[in-house]
Amino acid sequence: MPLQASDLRRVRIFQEVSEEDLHYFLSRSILRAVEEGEFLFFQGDVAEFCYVLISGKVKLVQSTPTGHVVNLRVIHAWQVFGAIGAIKPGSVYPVSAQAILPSTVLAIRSTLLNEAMKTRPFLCLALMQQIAGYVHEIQERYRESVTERVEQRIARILLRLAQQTGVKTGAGVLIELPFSRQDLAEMAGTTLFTISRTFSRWEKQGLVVSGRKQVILTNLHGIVQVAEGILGEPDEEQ
Amino acid sequence: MPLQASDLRRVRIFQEVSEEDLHYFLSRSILRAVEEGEFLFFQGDVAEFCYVLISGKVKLVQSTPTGHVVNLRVIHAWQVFGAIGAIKPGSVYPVSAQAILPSTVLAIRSTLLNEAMKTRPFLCLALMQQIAGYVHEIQERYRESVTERVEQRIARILLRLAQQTGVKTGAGVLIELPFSRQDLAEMAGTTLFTISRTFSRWEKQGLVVSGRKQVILTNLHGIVQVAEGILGEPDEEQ
DNA sequence: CGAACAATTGATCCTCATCAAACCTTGTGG
DNA sequence: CCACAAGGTTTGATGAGGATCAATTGTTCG
Repeated sequence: MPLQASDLRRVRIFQEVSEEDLHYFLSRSILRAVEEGEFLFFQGDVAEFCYVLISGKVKLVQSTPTGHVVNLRVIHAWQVFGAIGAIKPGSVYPVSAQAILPSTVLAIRSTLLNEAMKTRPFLCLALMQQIAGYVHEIQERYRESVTERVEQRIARILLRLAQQTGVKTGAGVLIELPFSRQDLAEMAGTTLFTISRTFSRWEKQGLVVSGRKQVILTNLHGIVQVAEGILGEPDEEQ
Repeated sequence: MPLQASDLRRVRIFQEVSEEDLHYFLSRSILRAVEEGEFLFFQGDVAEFCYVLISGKVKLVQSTPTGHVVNLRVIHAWQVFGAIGAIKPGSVYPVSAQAILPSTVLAIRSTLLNEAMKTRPFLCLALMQQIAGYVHEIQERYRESVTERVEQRIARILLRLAQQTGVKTGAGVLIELPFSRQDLAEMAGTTLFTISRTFSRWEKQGLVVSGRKQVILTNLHGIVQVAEGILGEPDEEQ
């Protein structure tokens, strides 16, 4: 089915926009399908477009010269990403965007949004609020990466994912994104080996059931305790 | 001397504001002096004011329940900080602000700025650009904290400081802020011991001259190489 | 069924935090 | 002017947490 203007109401920054503006944006934007693994843009590219994710999942990553990859954010449906060009025309994306599922996106020309914001303060404020929320999250993650041990950070990542896309099942909260150990490692700032080991341990403790590319949190409260550092090192067990 | 409206032109987000707006802001704001070590606000406080630093230096830090302190940012004169309340009325500061020198600040009521932005898109856009720049920096630091070793991160911190407040002298670039080893450790996400050790090593290698609460970068190029990971571990030297 | 990929597990090593102790400044009061 | 205190700094010894590498074991798909 084609994308309706009314669908765009699900996008937070478009909630207060006029009906005709909505049509305006929609008529001038490009609906684009991307395959799993495909990149929408690379860090360093000029930010000609900003995007609304319509369906699927996208991750924002940074990669270093040495080959390390850091996952900064996972984008869910109806979220905006890559808006840096709309904020400051001519700037470049600070991250790369890669689809982790077959996805569709609405590509809005940055200049279009930028112009629109110049005469629609509420649009501008709405985007700023989004960014502020993101600042908050990345600050937290920075602090965690510096002060907390890996185990805690993994727990926090799981909790965030559960909150964002968790599905309650009989056995617990299921995180059903296609996240390999590698993906999780990139989110927590560790290696897939450590993720694997940690999951093995947690599985013995009855905190999670981990399968291929999915995880079920069977004891949410326990995970929270790990995240808080209360359930630290299980010196002796069994 | 009293603060002139024209002085506020040095604040980036006020560059394009009308003269009368400037007077409006100034007349309704409070000029406040704080001593070294004094806090302007704590994380978790309701963000009733946002601030412009007029003179001195302020640091933004987060502290954890376990007592770890993370330094997120150092504020220099004419920079805005604590603007979260202007973006979203009623929200709380995500960080604490502490003066690291005797300072004076202009406290602007958040609601005042928020209202102003609703009718002055350029003001809104200017603030958003500031925030975007900050997002960029914190993302970089996050990536660094996850992928790079301490030595590199310390080098990067020094380079940032040099760029922000470095003074060229005969011997090299002087960073003259009153930064103890503890402060630097909080910025780089390490301990004062490691900072001390690193400086000792660098001093032997002729990269820096470190004194009490100050550093001179005598070989900027060398520091850059360390930051890039090129000048890694000097296995054998001499 | 085999190929390709994901996950596990073990052995090893290295970086860095931690704790303890000594050392060096700067300022204060006799 | 010296003595002493207080805070910043250095250095050493030690250990723990994870990264790294290699080898093995599932799992999915053509």
